[in-house]
Amino acid sequence: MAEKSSSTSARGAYAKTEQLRLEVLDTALRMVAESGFDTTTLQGVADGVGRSKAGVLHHFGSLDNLMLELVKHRDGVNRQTFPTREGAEFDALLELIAHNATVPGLIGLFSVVSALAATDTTSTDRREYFTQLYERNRAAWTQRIERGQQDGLMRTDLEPTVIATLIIATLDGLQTQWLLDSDVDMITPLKALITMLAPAS
Amino acid sequence: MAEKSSSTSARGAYAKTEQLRLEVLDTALRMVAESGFDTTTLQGVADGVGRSKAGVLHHFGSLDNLMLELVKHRDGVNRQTFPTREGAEFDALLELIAHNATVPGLIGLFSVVSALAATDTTSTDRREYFTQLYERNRAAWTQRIERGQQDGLMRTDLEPTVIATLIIATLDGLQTQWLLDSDVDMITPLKALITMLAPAS
Amino acid sequence: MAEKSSSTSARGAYAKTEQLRLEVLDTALRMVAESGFDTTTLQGVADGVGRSKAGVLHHFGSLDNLMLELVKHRDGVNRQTFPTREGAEFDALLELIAHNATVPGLIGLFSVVSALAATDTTSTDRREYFTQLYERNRAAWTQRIERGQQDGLMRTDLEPTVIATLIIATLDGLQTQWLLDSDVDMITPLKALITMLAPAS
Amino acid sequence: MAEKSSSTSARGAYAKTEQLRLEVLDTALRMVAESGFDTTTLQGVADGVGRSKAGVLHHFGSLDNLMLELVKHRDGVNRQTFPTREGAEFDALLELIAHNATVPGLIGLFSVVSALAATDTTSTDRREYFTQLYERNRAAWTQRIERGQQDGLMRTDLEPTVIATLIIATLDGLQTQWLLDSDVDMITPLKALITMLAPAS
DNA sequence: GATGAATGAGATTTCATTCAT
DNA sequence: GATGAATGAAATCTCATTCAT
Repeated sequence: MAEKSSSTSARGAYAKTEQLRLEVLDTALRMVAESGFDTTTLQGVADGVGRSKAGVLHHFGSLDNLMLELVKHRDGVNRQTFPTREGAEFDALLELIAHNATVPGLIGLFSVVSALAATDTTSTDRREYFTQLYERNRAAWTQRIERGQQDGLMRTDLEPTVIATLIIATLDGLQTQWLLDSDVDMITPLKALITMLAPAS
Repeated sequence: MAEKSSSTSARGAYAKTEQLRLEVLDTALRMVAESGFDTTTLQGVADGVGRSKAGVLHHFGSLDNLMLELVKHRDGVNRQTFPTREGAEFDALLELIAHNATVPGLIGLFSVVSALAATDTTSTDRREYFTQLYERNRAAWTQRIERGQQDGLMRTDLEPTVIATLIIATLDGLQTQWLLDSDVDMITPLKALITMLAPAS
Repeated sequence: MAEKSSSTSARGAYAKTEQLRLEVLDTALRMVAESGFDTTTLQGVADGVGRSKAGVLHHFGSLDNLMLELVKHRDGVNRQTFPTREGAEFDALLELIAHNATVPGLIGLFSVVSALAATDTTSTDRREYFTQLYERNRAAWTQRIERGQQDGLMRTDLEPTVIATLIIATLDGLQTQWLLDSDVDMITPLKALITMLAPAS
Repeated sequence: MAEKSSSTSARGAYAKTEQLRLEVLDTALRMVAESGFDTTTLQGVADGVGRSKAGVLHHFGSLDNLMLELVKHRDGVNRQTFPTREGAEFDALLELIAHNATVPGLIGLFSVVSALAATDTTSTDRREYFTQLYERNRAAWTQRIERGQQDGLMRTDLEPTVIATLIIATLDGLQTQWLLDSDVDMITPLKALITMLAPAS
């Protein structure tokens, strides 16, 4: 129950369900990537997997939730593909952002869903997920920064939390600009930030 | 003719039109701020200004466009309220972000509309507006950075464009985090960035 | 399956559907009768049955079609209530027209919808229904006239088809006049026609 | 003032107005004839005469009224073209119906507008026009029948008013059938009626 | 008189979601 | 689990009409 879709639970009917879930997520992602978030409809997704709308909703509850699940799912995949490497966090960061640049649809989806979540005054589900996701990310980066400062790899005149917040903000902000104009280079500014974070002398 | 709604063009029917446009924008903004982007409906806005849906659409074409116009409008207002002050750009920046922290609805609207624009593969209007907005902003900041470097107020080991991109990214990214959790402090990280941009010695 | 709504097919969801359809038709008819064809709106009908406009449209496709269905439905009802009685066709005819005089709304609806259908050069549905309805009616009356002539109950110097066309025309025309002025007597002229159709001597 | 458009008032601006009115009526009739009553829009008519919608309305008040004026206008034209010829009324009638068969658009328009008028419970204008038109027609035919009976040209066992009503009803009814199916012959049934109206001999 | 802008009324389409099978 | 039917919410479009110039 900890993780719904991971590991080994591939027996009988469950396998089929899981397979359908993945198929739906794949299809939805492709559609968002190809034609945008707005134009991706439940009917379209249902058609794409050869099921009825009700069939899809049976597994995801609502379209909004499907989109959220999609974000969660890809987050899980990313986490596995780009595990944090102690002492080489910045390299991992650059790799992640280079990877992201190959999946604009996904980045776009993330930015829309998180923006919608952030402005959503009612439904807590969506909002809470993102709030906690960012909290976790900030905590994780704060830890890394602390270690970096202790190891003399990073300037020490700034609070670790502050730097963590800054790094995450930069990441998001660069992707926003890149989504609007893929000519915008994300790597160089990110490297610039890393440079500035190096110890003083 | 340069500016549609500014200054003196308030004759006859146009005066009323302009007044209605502003009223609609105000109402829509209030609603987005109060209940979120998703839950703001055309009917609601129309009711809010005591007009029919068609009446509102006559002036804005579509709800999506109304939202875009709202963003544009507030951008214009902001530009007037926080004019760039030569040599004190960073102060103006801090003021702007402090001001933004008082209007979460507006920031949220901006982030949703720009995210939707960025993922919208069809309709060019919306997308183009944001692409150009960011382009202009980058160009403006690039100039300021250049001047700052020439005046010895800023480190010179990084390209002005790169710094410009970085500053804008940071701004956007900080707001994203703040929208999700208003406890997140935007000022300190921004100051940290400014600190790091100071000349080496 | 021969008839959609008759007899026994009242299982599950379909029972409800059929009931709603009838409720809508009833409501629409009442409205047309009370305030005329022009002023009967989809919203009004929807409100009348406590449903949304879309709910009503789901069952009828369009308001125009609802009106057509209404005409069809009443035609079916009439056919059952006033079955043709062999050898007493003229009596049945007089009864029918006497009955019609009690439901001006329905007669008015018929005349408007058929007139619109007749002038509608595009949509075939509506037009075709009326074309065939009249064709069927002419055929039925032609047969009756033939029999009447064979039985020596009717003058034989005129073609049965011609008489059939004439009878139907008279019926429609009398109703037109009566709709505009309910003082106009439909019965006497109709009886006059019947008199003239009697055998010569 | 007795007649708005007749006679000689063709001085200056009035001439222009009158010309425009006729142009509008012509255009509207052509459109109704070509694509039906439903699909004829004010915009279409305005475009057809190269004027604005408001321009057209200035002269006709409303689209409904324009249609009514069209019917009136054509009635006036017909009255001039087919004046009643004493003693040859039935010949004139046959000629009129033969003529009508060449202008289906006009007949269709008449039937729609009169049907709408008849079902219109509010606006008196339209309704009243038709009520009076039919009253006048019945009165005129009643007179003719009376004379015919006195002259021994017509059977005397039926009331003149009843026959008048019957003739007009037949005319309308035949046109209804013919509009739906132009193969329907209007002449023969009408002749049949005339035959039946002949004196017993 | 004539026009374009403003406006409302209404129909229809598009969707997501719920319900009954 | 899965589906089609039912349904409502909302956007949008089409018109006629009114208003201000």
